[in-house]
Amino acid sequence: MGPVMPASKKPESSGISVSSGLSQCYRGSGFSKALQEDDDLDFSLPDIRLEEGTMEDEELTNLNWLHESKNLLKSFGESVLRSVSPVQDLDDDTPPSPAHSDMPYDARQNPNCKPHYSFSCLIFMAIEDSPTKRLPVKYIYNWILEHFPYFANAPTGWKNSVRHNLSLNKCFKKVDKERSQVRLLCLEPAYCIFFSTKNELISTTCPAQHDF
DNA sequence: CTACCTGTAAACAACC
DNA sequence: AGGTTGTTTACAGGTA
Repeated sequence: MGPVMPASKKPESSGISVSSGLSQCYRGSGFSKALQEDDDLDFSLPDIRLEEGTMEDEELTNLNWLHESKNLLKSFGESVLRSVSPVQDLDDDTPPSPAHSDMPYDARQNPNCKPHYSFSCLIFMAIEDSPTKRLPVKYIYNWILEHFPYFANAPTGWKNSVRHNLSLNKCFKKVDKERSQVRLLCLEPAYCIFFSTKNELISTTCPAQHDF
């Protein structure tokens, strides 16, 4: 897959729209095309722009674009999950998005078809889809397996890729065992999603828990 | 062509 | 001892 942060690299992009983030997130799946073609889809949110100069942290692992909307899945992800979930209601006659007509993917019909989402997107969706906005690694595995049966029969290397992404991408923050135990009622470290702004770690999903 | 992102593999350490 | 998790490095391929 190609670069995913072209907008942030452009000197004229002092702010980044949500749609740009989404288009980057789902570039490979054709969502960017959908966003461009489907005028009925409006994912733009007001006042979600980064201050000029906040993109200083342009590391290879910078995935700030994933978090320009704090409720990414709420605003659009539910339809995304519904479109890819094997547990999708069979009676759901919602017309497929243009993205699907362009690059169809149905986890139920094509369980052996590799999803066109990057591992970063898969991890992000898994964590965002959890009630506590954080998940232990094994639950991230399970979420991916549940929603993308392809990985059930895929070589085990995909788990390595998941762990690789969790370690490499700074926006995935590991919560230590004690805290995850207290707050998540689980006995293992969990990951939540962070993005950095001016060297500050800010949780977009659990603002009351900045003290990790 | 270059820079960058992504996927994959592998090695290694720590832990259970 | 073996499996899992976490980190790091390296490389190939694709895209702007």
